[in-house]
Formats: sequence, C-alpha cells, structure tokens
Amino acid sequence: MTKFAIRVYRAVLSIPFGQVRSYKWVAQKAGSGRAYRAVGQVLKRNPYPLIIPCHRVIRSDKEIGGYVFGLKQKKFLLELERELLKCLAG
DNA sequence: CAAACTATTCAGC
DNA sequence: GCTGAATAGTTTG
Repeated sequence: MTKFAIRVYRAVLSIPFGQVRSYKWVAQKAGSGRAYRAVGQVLKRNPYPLIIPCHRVIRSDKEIGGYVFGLKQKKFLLELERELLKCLAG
C-alpha cells in the first residue's frame, strides 16, 4: 500500500455510477498524469478488487484494458450499469 | 539501488 | 489499422 495507490483508489472510487474514466484520468487525479501505467499496476494489484470499481476504468480508446475476473465481466458490468442507469434515470 | 514488469498512450506511416 | 517509442510507479533481488 503506497500513497500513490491510495490516491488511485480515491480517484477510481470518485467515479460516478454508470460512468467510466480512462487510466490517464485516474493517473492525473492520482498526481501524475503520466503514470497511467502505474495506475493499471496498482489497480490490478489492488488489495480489494471488489470494493474498488476498477471496472469503470478503461483505456482512452474506450477499449477494455483488463480485469481481475476477466474482460467479459468488465464489459458486462459496464453495459449493466448503463442499462440500469437508463432504468433509473429515464 | 538496479532490473524487470505493467489493466497505457502518443507519434509516424 | 499497426508498429515503435516513451513515461511513472510497484515489485523483486
């Protein structure tokens, strides 16, 4: 657990429901906008991949980077949140 | 401290 | 659309 990791977790947890951010975004909030690589590292090695919405973090190209449980799950969660958002919002 | 690793991103063709 | 180069932090020896 490092300061950078904590910052990354806070940034990721700050992502609203149904929303997605890029690693660069998280890295910037974490402190260094050029540590997107480290962000991925910290995310993949995060102590609690469940309490952290790491599935809301995707590549800048809108591409799925990776996921602890599998890319399919990540995509599924993203689509699920969008669908749920539509049901809740409108 | 140094080397290796990484769920990325930008630039050139 | 693909290939090559660059950045910053964690991890391991």
